[in-house]
Amino acid sequence: MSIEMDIPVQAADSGRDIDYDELPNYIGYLLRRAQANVFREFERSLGDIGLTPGAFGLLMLIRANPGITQMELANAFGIDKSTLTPVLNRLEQSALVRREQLAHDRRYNALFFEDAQEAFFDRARTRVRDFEQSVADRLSDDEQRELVRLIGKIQADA
Amino acid sequence: MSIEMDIPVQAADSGRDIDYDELPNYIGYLLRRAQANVFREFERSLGDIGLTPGAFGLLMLIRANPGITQMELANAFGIDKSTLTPVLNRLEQSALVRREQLAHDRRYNALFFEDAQEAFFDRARTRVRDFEQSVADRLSDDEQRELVRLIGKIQADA
DNA sequence: TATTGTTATACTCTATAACTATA
DNA sequence: TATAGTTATAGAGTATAACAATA
Repeated sequence: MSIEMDIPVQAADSGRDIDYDELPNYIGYLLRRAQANVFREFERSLGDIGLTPGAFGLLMLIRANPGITQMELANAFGIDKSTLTPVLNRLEQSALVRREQLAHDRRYNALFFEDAQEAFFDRARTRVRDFEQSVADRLSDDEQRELVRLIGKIQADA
Repeated sequence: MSIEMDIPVQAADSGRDIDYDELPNYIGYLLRRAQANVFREFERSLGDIGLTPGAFGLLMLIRANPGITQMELANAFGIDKSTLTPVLNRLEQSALVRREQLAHDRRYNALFFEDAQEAFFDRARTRVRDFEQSVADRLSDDEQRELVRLIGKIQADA
């Protein structure tokens, strides 16, 4: 089982033939390379909107779930609550999101997407969709569904 | 198109139904989640050998390509030369790898796996293989091949 | 006591730019 | 001038542990 490796970017290769040993068969290695490449592309084509892939995803979740708390959001996104705090600080500073302490239990922050940013969000989402489309276009519809299914299947159950 | 999300680990969910909007359709999001999960599992089951997934991969490449230079290795692994330096420092401190300045062009470091560590490497590789197998076992052989093919296909050409 | 969220801290991974040495 | 490798620096992303506020 062998795959085509993508071409390095740093410098012209001197032409040495690299022996990749078992590495190309390792799922972890494949995922790291694929994720790094896709994120690099995302930043190259969307860097000017000022949102990282993670920040955009969080923003989308907050917008789709008005009043979601920080713990709920962290759990839904698969990160620790302490990882979430600084990202929310940035989103709040950019006036994209606001925190509202719940009156009936003031331990909780309810999170809201700022309606005034709807136009901005819409532009950003269009750009993200275009980007995703450009990636998805490398696969047929069937292949896209299959990839999503297979990636879902390798996730550990716990 | 919908997928099963994996269960959050942090705390029992209060049961709120999260609206994931378009997120589960985004390849970038899927790859991040999958990679984070697989790496977490790697560290949980292999943390005691003292090698991160990246460090193990580099070690495997050095061992398979005795005398490879740092630029060649960085290119082959898809990282910058400046990212490579500290990892090599750690591998050298652990006596797993040594640098040898080339006599005929002293700008280059040739990298060598330390033969004395063959037993250690063998144990580590067995553990990694077992781990990879446990992940791969979630898919049939056909599915494994298909996943590798599809991930390869979505990599940008440059 | 238990939970939410913040803070302090640390570590990995990543890169760019400036630097050293070598050619 | 150009290249290999190191260093300085920065930033994202991640986590654990301790903490304050609240319940």
